[in-house]
Amino acid sequence: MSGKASLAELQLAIMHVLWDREQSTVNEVRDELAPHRPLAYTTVGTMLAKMEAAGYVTHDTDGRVNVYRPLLRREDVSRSMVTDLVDRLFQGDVTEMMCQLLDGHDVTRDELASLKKLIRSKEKELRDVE
Amino acid sequence: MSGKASLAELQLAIMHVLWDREQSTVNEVRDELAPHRPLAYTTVGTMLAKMEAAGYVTHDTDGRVNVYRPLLRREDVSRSMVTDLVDRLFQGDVTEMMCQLLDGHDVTRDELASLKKLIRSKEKELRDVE
DNA sequence: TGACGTGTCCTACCAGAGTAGTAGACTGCC
DNA sequence: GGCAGTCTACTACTCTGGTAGGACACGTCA
Repeated sequence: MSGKASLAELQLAIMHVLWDREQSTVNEVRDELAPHRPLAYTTVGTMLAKMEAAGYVTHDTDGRVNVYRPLLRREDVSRSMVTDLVDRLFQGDVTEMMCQLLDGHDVTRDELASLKKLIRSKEKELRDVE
Repeated sequence: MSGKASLAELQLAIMHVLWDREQSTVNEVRDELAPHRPLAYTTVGTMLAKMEAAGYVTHDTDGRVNVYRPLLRREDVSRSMVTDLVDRLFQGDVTEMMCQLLDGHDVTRDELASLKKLIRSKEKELRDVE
């Protein structure tokens, strides 16, 4: 049911690693994070354990190392976090959010083009439904 | 720049009250929040004090009551929080975010129309610049 | 066979958000 | 003059996220 899956900073970064690699050991996660965010091995391990307790990930044991897998789906987390922000910032008004997105950033011509395409296909979808 | 103004849940709700009313006493904020979120008077007062310490709001004293005013601008907070989420969720890819918004919500025909208008004006803007 | 490296687990600690109780100052009314 | 109500200031506590140290287990290799 969409779930109130609002992940914090580091948790989200870890999930990204897991989503990209499908599964990872603590060390793999740590290495992946290291360039932007050097962390102690134990920090990553602890976080992963907390995330497992929260039901975000699970693990199997391969020999004596833990191999973690994501339990949440990328799209679900994205959707719920985006929805959450739209609600909190714009009382659920998606158009307002779009305005903010377009006004607050340098959007290229190409991006605008692909957005138009997106909207057109969305319109088509709406038409087909009825 | 842009400031790392990422406000938490309650803080944002309080800012909304302050933005809407321009300025408010503790009691006014509390009353405004009450329907969705009944809180003790002292809770709101404490939060406002913390937010003042963080530089989000300021206050004047009217007689013996504190009248709080927002120091952050609504648009700045929106922009920085939206940017933040786009970065964290989609590595800064605004188009990806748009997809998520359009796919994850029921968008009406009218909304699509106003979005198209928005995009057109944005294109015009781009053209005018060069 | 014992030192070393690598891994997990447990524990601890700090910061910030959120929540609220209590104390003390002040106002106003009977 | 004293009591009730209102307001601020201070204090405290709980949760969660983030960070990491230390103890302990185990495989390996000189």
